[in-house]
Order: sequence, then structure tokens, then C-alpha cells
Amino acid sequence: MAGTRTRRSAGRPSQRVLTQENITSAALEVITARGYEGFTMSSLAAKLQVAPSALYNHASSKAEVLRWIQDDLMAEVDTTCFTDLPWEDAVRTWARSYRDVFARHTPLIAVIAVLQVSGAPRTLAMYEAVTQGFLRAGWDQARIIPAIVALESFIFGSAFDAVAPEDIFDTGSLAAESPLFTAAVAAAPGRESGKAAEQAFESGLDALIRGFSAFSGS
Amino acid sequence: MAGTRTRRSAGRPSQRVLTQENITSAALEVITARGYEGFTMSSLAAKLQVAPSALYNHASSKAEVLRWIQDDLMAEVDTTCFTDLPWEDAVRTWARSYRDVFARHTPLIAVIAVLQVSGAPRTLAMYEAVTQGFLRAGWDQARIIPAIVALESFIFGSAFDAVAPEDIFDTGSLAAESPLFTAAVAAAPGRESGKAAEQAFESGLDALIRGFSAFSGS
DNA sequence: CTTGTAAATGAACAGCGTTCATTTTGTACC
DNA sequence: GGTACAAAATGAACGCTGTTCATTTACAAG
Repeated sequence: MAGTRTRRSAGRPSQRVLTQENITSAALEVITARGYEGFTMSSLAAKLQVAPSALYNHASSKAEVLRWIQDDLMAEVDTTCFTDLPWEDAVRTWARSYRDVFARHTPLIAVIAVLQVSGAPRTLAMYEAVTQGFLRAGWDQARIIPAIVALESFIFGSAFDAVAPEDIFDTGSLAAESPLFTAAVAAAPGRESGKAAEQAFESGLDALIRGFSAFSGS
Repeated sequence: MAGTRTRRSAGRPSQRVLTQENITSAALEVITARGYEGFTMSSLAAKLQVAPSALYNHASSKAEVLRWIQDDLMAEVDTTCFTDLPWEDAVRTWARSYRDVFARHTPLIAVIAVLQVSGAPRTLAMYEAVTQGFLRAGWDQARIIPAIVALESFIFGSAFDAVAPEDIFDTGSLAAESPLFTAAVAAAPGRESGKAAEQAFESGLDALIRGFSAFSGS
């Protein structure tokens, strides 16, 4: 082994295993492999080959680990689109990317809602990039935050929808009591192809962008 | 069917305590008093003055109780507006009511996303009323479901936002690294009054309705 | 070699949802 | 009124959770 532990010379960074980054990435591996119901402090400790109690020397709680994960994932959201593309296309690309990331992590959405950006540098970086994109498109400064929050709300809700079972709207034995809704469900596009959630997302995103585009100066 | 339990002497209603309705309303009382983290099978049983294990003769799991609660709450969502008001105002009233109900019950949002309407009669009744309102406004049948789902996604996301702490966007010590976002947050309306979430909700709702109103025939 | 400190450990804790063998309750029939 | 039967309530368990704590280990510095 290339000098695993002996003689850590002065300014050299430590080789410690239980860093925030290591814990976070191990947590993501566990979640990817076994889902959120399989993500426990025990399973996380096992992945790191450590006793569960050891984690508490580095993270104050499981909730803190979830916050780390949340901020980590924010870096996966595409914001480069705001420097490349016109506002409408940029918002569309950003929103799709944002939804795709958190559709795989819906249990974190409740975490985000409570999380202060001051403790989440990558989350903040995302907001900064998005704000910059809105300003570049000529948006009035005072209208930007409500618009971002509204888009975000739609994105989070759509993330839940994206992972819902396809047959939630099957009325089954109660079809007779809801004829109009049952007919509308049958007529909805993307029904057989399993793309119903996609259709709803695009439809809502279109409406939001169309509704908001009055505020951009271009 | 009237006499399910073999010949119970005629009109006399049973005095059973652990009916679905009683369990559901007791659960709502517990949640109102102690929140979702204080809502356990133990606390529910205590409220009903019964041993926790007794609940399992009537509900198959805690998740089932949550589903009962969810469907119960759906009856509180205002749908009468769809018979009274023009489409735009009706959607606005419905959406506000829907958001207000579930802002107090955000942990249920994950439940709804997985819940089939066939097991939730009141949820289904709400969808039926909404669909009817859309049809009356001249909507193309095939476009209704995606629009409802999109609105619902926005509503659920906004419910989380409504209960978020007001200071989530305070950039604190990282303000220097996000000047544009920090400035936009400072310029956002409703900041001091604590109505920022309200502003964002109304702004998004406006945009969605404006974006969708092209599809109503009126 | 001693000291100081950061980190890992294993045992323990209270609480969770849930199961199960058992007892209690209440009613229907003879 | 006595018997039989089914529904419902019980309390003791089970495995699991997140978390704490006194103790031990590891390791670098003086």
C-alpha cells in the first residue's frame, strides 16, 4: 500500500475515510442500490466498513447526511443552458434536468423545502446561475424569485408524478360514478405508451413558460 | 348491504369504536394536536383508548390509515366553484383550496402520488367535479388530464413551499458568491410581510392559467 | 516514552411498526 | 339460560430504527 497511514507530513491533506464527500457518495451508492427505504445509518456504515456510531463523529444526524446528498445532487442540475440558449429553451432544459434528478430522489424534496441555501453551496450556485439567465433575458429583478419558486414548485410536484404508478387513474369499479373523468383519462395522450407523466409535465411547462414570457424584455 | 354481520337486531347501528371513520377522525385529531412526527400507531391507539395491536384488526398498516386520511381530506377541497364561477376563477379557487388543505399535510403528498383513485372515492369525486368544470368551459377532452395533473403538480410543490421557513433564501455568509441571486431575493415582493410563498403561488397560478386558457373554447 | 486528541467501537436505549397466541366480548341459536 | 362461535381487544414479544455514551484504539507531536 502506498503509505496508507504512516507519517502524514505537514500540509498534506489527511487520508481520512469518513469525510463529508466520502459519506455522501457512499450514501448515494446505497440509495442507488437499495432505495431510500434501504438507506439506514446501518447500511451506510456497512458500505463504509465502519460501525454505525462512527458516523456520528462526522455527521450530527441522518438528516444532515440527507442535506449533504441534496446539495450534492443540485450540482447535477444543468444550468449551462442559461449561458448557451435563449431564455425559453434554457428554462425548458433546466426544468427537465431538475425534475429528472429529483424524480429519483423524491424523499429529498421534503428536505429541500426546509433547507436554508446558506448551508448548501451548490444549491446556491444553481440559483445564482438561473438568476443570471433570467436577468440576461431582460427580466425585472423583482419578478425573478417568485417565478423561480413557482417553476420549482411545479418541478417538485412533477417529480412525484414522474415516479407514480401508471395506473393511478384507473377508476376500476368506481368508473360508473365518475363517467366524465373516466372518459377524459381514456382520451388522454400517452396513456398506452406510459408517457402520461411526460405529457403532463411538458404541457404544464409550456403553459408556465408561455404565461411567464410576458415578463422577459426580449 | 344492510345486514352484513348476520342478523343484528334491526335498525340498531353498531356501537363499534374502531370503524374506518372513527380511526380516521381520531388520526386527524392526533395529527392536528401533535403533528405528523407525533402521529404513531401508539398515539392513535391511545386517542381511541385501545391497545395498538387492536388497530390491526381494522387497518392493515399505518400506510392504510394514511390513505384513509388522504381521501378524507380530499373532501375538504372546494369544487363547488366549478359550478358557480367561470373557468379561470374556478381554477383559482380550487387550486388555492387544494393547496391550503395539503400545506397542513405535506407528508401525505408522497402518499397521494402512489394512491390509486379506485381506492379513494372522495379523491375520485374531486377529479370528476374538476373534469366537469373543464368540459363546461369548452375544453378538448384529450387535454384535460394533462392540464389537471400539471396544476396538481404545481399545487403539491406549492404546498411544500407554503410551509417552508421564510428565511430559506437568506444567503448568509455566502452572499458574496451569489450577488445576483442575493439582490433578486432582496428585491422580491412580500419579503418582509412573510407573504413570499403567497406571491410565488399566485404568480405561478396566473402563468399557468394564462398559459392554459388558450385551450378553453370560451 | 509520554502526552493529547481525534476517531472507531460495542453496548445500550427508547421508540417505531407489526405479529401472534391468547383472552375477552358479544351475540345467535337451541 | 347455556352453549357455541366469531369478532375484537390484549399484552408480550420481534426486529428494526436513529442515537448516546463510556471506553478503547490509533496516531501525530513534544
